[in-house]
Amino acid sequence: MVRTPASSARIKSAPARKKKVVRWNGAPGLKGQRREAILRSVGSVLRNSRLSSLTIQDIASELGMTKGNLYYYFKDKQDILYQCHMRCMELSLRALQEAMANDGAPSEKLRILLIGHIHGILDDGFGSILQTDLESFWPDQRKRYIRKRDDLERGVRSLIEAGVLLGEFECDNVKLAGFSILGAINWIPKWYHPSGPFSSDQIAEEMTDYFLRGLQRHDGVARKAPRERSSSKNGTNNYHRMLAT
Amino acid sequence: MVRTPASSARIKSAPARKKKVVRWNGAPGLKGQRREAILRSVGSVLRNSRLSSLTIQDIASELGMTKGNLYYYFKDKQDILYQCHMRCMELSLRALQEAMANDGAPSEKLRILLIGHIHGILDDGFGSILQTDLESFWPDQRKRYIRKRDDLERGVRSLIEAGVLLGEFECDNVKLAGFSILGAINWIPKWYHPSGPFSSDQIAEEMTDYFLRGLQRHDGVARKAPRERSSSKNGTNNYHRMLAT
DNA sequence: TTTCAATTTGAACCGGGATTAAAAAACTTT
DNA sequence: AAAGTTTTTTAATCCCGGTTCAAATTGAAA
Repeated sequence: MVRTPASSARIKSAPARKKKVVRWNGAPGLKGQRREAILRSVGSVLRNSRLSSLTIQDIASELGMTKGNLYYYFKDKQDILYQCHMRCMELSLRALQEAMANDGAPSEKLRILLIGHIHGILDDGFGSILQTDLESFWPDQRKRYIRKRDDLERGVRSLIEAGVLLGEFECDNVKLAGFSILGAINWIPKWYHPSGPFSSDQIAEEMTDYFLRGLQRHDGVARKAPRERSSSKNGTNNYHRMLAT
Repeated sequence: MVRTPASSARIKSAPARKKKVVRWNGAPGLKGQRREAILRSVGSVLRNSRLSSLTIQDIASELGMTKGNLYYYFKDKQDILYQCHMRCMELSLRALQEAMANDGAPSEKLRILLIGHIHGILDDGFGSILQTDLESFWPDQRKRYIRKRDDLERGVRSLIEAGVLLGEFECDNVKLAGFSILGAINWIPKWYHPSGPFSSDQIAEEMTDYFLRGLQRHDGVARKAPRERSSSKNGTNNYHRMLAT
């Protein structure tokens, strides 16, 4: 685990809470805020040092706190990982809602969903968490997570199907297409690095373009314009290294 | 780790080798064969019990041998994982060679490559190994592996580029398209199960179809018939129209 | 049968990392 | 300032899983 001396945002000690404030034992409130901060920092640790060998110690020292102190905020390690998974998934589900709210063609909705999904994964640093297994989750944790994940998958598939029904898309196997798209996205954190050649914007836009292109019906009818990119942040012509092999 | 009582092929003890036989300290030979058998069994363990928490003990008991005995054949655990990675990658590189040997259009070559790649990952059980990190590798192991992996990635990209130059493909960002395709494939072992609804054949064929469809030029010109498999490796005669970009 | 090398066993070793619990510190309230 | 609660530290503890090693076993050759 790479020690990043400057990156740690060293959280101030949480003052003892005021009494009298109505609060269920949950998210907001001082302790809850602290929890969120810790989770964010896990994202941060994962960001600039990819790996599955993430130790409690790493998280603690990123925050300038002690190993044991983490156990005041979380039951155990898998709880932390689980929360990260959920945060990440909720970002994606928000993108799904946003997509569904839009009144455009299925392709437009799907575009919104996928771009939001990718940004959620890359920009909040929780992306790398996707590599970890669900094995270690408690049954009800896994169940809760799976449910949300299935919502997302179903959302993608239903948009593809809608496009097929409207004649906008053409797709032999909706389920496999969905797996392809989501798998490709889940894999991004394996190679993405913030200081790498691709911005998360570019990745989101261009990969989504590719995914959608594979769905468009290919009889030449009703093809949409190549669609205007927002700010021409396309990475210049990338014809570096083209060995004909 | 799921104990699979019947699945273990319990290897016979390797008899002491005959002397006088010329042999470098490497692959074939009795010890070498034993090594291969062990690696195959790792694949088998991974197959019917997905996870990253693969222990030496698991591997040993799958083979009906002892923990310690494994260290007679391999230096350490990461060596075993490394070898699995290499076996898996070599299958894919074989698909690359096969693809390059074929004299068809880039799309046909790419199809051969991707289908072979997917089969290599799913059918030999090494696929799940892809989820593990390369972190734990020794530097030269990592270097050797990365080199091969880069060969594969370059192979994919060069085929896409060739298709673009020949006017068969159209692709905004070759590198991101390549990442999309390979990422989607690497992710398959996360959801694939041999007894699931999809055969590896079906996955290979239909996902590859989808990947290629996203690359076909979409101006309605020179579109190929919905694709006839195998024979008719046309495409060798359209050398006009070299779109730049 | 004896001998020697190859193989296997089984127990012990060992370190690292998660987890816990008790005490200390910090902060609030009265 | 005293009391009480929340937060943090510190120092064990615990346990798992990789690794080592000497001894036992096996098999081949002489």
